Amino acid sequence: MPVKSNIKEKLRDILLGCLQRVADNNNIHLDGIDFVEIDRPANFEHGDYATNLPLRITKLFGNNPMAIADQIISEWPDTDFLSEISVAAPGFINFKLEDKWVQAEIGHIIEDGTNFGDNHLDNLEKVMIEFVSVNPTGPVHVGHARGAVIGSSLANIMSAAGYAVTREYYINDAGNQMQLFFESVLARYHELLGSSYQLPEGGYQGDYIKDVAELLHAEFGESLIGNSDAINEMAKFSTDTMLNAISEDLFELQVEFDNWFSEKSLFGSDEYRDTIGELESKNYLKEMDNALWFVSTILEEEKDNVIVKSTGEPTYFASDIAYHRNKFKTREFDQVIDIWGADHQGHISRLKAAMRALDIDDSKLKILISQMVTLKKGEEVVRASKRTGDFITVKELVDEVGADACRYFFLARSASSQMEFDMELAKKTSNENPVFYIQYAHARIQNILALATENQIDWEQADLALLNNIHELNLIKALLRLPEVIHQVADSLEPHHMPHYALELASYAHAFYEHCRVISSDPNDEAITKSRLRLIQAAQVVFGKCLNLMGMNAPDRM
RNA sequence: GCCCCAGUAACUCAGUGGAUAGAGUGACUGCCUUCUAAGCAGUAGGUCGCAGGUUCGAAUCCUGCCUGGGGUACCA
Repeated sequence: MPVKSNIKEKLRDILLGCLQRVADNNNIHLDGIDFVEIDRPANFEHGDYATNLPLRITKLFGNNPMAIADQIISEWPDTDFLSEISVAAPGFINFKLEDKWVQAEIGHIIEDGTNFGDNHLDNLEKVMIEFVSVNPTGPVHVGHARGAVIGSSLANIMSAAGYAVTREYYINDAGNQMQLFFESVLARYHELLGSSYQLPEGGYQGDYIKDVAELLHAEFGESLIGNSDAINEMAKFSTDTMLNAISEDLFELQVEFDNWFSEKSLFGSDEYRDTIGELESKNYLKEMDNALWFVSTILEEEKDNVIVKSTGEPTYFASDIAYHRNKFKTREFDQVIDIWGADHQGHISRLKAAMRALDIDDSKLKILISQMVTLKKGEEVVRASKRTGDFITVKELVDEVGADACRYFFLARSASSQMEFDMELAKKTSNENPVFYIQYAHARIQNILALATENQIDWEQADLALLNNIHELNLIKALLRLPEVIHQVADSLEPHHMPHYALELASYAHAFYEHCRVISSDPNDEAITKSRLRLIQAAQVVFGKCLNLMGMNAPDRM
């Protein structure tokens, strides 16, 4: 089993123990001790890790922070991984890692291999991450790409963090947008055959509708004209065609799913009926103006919401309640993460209210909003609208910019910030992109390892204590942070920390490369050569893992 | 009107209660006879939107305001 070294966790455990002993000595009762934070100081002179704990408990202890800090470190047990524990004004405790311990960790990284950095939780939690879930009425466009990248990387990272993750795509294959889509396809189909058919009001106009119509013609010939019996087959064919296209485009972006869940299936089974029944029996429903309403105002919502329209059709909200009830009650997920576009933001609060109505703990439903992407081509802002057919698809974006750069850019920004994506800039400066900086570090390492193998150097046994200059130690310490970053991302649901970490790691790797010659022709350097090969083998493990978690390639040469 | 998100270097963005606010790009200076210069080393660049407040300490929390985006459907 991996779990060798989450340094922060180690420090936190020891710190909590010391804190408890100090509290006992002073007859102080500790209740909430969830405020123990271990940070990495900005200034390296303050050590490798630090805590502000003494500053935060002055009131509880009725003492000044420096005195508390002294008491805490006087309780510190013997540890092999620290070389120095010191108190600094106004009340920080700073920790320096022991070089010998740091050097020896290289062996653990190599031993763990692709499992390095994985966390293992005591209880295996079932987590569903639902993302993209674009209506199968058109291709995936740029706005969706951001959620797709965030969702897929978060899934990878949470999986590494020890959760049992299911990646799901919710297919909105019911409702009137689908009807509009079918009508639009039929209109193009008739047009193709020289027959007349009215394109419906607000119908879809993109060229891809014509493509579907042509495929429809290839499949069904002219048999659909005036044949209303064939509408179901036609609908299924059109939907499947779109879903295949969506799936293929997402695959190009390195986005895949474990499960595709059909909205329609909620109506085929009893899920929808049971959901309405449960809301009914708990008195959350009322009839008004021939429609059925969810009385969310009981749950402190601003307004009530229609569940079943006066036409008798369920609203999107209705099936979404049934869908989320299915996630929690039928499939028993411990945690459900939905990744939505900013235009669905207003839906959060009422869906959570619906969960409470069904006696589901709504804190287990986490909704991440991926903010708007403004797509630019130079100075020109590209508006995306499916209905007018004027949009940049994911496919176009990936073809132009490349999946790796695309993923990196979407991933590096926090989901809650709106962002600009300038395609011309991304293309033009692609050689200077951070993504290449990271991949280049990996490629350089691979190149040295390949050369060492070619030269038949055996670096299995090496004296790691030789790795004692600043560049070597910085690099190893950076490698050892991967488990912390994985933990941080899974905990905060903020995958953007991963690319930032990767960039910092690459910076240490390049500095090492520049200052530390690995393969030397001087026979006197044999020992350090082996040690450094050992180091970069560990680095290769971490770069590979990191890029893999982000869904990016780790090229051997560039 | 109300709700959500954002405003940090010339540009794109990190940092969300701690120590001297960071990175990439762009600008400027150096560095290739040795494992890839898609690199390294350095310089310049800041009223953290504005104004109050909270405390030992605020870019970070609270209040108000300004600016930009999104939402506020018997659309999804």
